[in-house]
Amino acid sequence: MSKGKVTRQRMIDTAQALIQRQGYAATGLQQILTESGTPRGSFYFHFPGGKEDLARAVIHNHGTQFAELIDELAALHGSALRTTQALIDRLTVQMETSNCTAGCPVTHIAMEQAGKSNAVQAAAREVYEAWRARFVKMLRAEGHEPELASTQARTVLSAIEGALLLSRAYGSAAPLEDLHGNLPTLLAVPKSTPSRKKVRGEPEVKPREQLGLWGLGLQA
Amino acid sequence: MSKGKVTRQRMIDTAQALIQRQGYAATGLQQILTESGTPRGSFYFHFPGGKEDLARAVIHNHGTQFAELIDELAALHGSALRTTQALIDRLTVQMETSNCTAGCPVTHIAMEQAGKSNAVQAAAREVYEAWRARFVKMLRAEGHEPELASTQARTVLSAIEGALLLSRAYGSAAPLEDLHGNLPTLLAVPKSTPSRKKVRGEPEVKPREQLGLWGLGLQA
DNA sequence: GCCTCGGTATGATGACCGGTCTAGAAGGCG
DNA sequence: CGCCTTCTAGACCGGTCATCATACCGAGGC
Repeated sequence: MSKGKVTRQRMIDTAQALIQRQGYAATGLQQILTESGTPRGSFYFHFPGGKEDLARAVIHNHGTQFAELIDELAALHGSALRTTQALIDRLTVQMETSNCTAGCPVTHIAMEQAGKSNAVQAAAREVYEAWRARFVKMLRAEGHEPELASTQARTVLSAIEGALLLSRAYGSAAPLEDLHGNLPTLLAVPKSTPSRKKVRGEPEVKPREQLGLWGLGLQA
Repeated sequence: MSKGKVTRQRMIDTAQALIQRQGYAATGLQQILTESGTPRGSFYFHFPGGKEDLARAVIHNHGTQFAELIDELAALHGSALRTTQALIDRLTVQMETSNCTAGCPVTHIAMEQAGKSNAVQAAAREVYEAWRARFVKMLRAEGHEPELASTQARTVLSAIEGALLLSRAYGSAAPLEDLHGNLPTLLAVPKSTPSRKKVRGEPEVKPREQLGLWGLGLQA
């Protein structure tokens, strides 16, 4: 890795940790530069598009890390239920050791930038889809119908992100613990498939070709 | 209502709508004042503690509105499942008509202020607990064990908040739709109670006496 | 030695931020 | 009318923000 790559990665890592803990807008460039020991000129050299470029890099960086964590746990535990519970355990430990500040940096950025930056939004969406694809893969391997696996996976992802948010607001990991306990029912195969008709056309977000980078072609 | 109360409420309503759409930090005082037609001197008269006082007022305002909506839907639909699905339908419509920007103002504030303002965090926690209490009440009326109802309610709340977040990031209400479809299983009574042992002491957040304001004493 | 390129370094800038302060207006009451 | 209370009004402030421009440095190649 070249010297520049090291500097660039250090900025990304620093920014990610700060955003995870305190949110995007509250993480100013000066703090990132100070804590990563990087001069301002280097920042704009590596991120010519400014803070938005950094945000996208953080989304990509954490997206990869989290996807790898899911893969790792899946290889260890096999079933979707066990894997997801192990994942939530990891997040719970992280939440508690961070004094209930460590949320999901992707979600923090996405929430604060929604409607403001199409590029950031697209990056976050891509990451969420890559994560969801992993849940779908596990559920499908267990015989869940494609449609069911697809909606369950995204519901699990919603629940995890929501629980992280609530844990931060509560100052307690209880929401994550509650989710852990309710996973068996959430991931159960219902007696009948969800009966709700699609009331409106669902502009399902199509994965772009670049999704290959994350692996796992996904059927929406 | 006195003239001042009218002005104050207008500021709260304006702030709430802006925060709902664009987040807390991105909603500056100047914009609130301009859009509500209020002079700066009036702002600090009504909110002597500044922006933080306004944030708490918004949390309280929206907390009440949403609790009333849940009550209304519960009176109409009766069951926890039907009520929650109707609630999600409402949120889905709102999400779509707002071009996928209308999230939950309480969550936006809580997320951006976590670790920064104890007062704001406490206000958000209180609102979440008041909302959760309503789900618990319905589930208990349907025979769910107290412990199960408690965790399910908070998981539902996590899932809803998470789905709102993801819908904003995706630019699509699909996460809300997916959650709607998965609610029957999520709210089902499992064959056996969640088997997870409490690994760590749970510093369960106790509702304060003031919770009476929201009604529904809650057993944690 | 010179040139090029990747990378570093620093100061300046305009916009925006939340907060403070002082003056004044409006309404009610005696 | 005067007094008091509630409320409005707007100018000003210091600080922070992300960005930009310019200069410089070091290494490698010719």
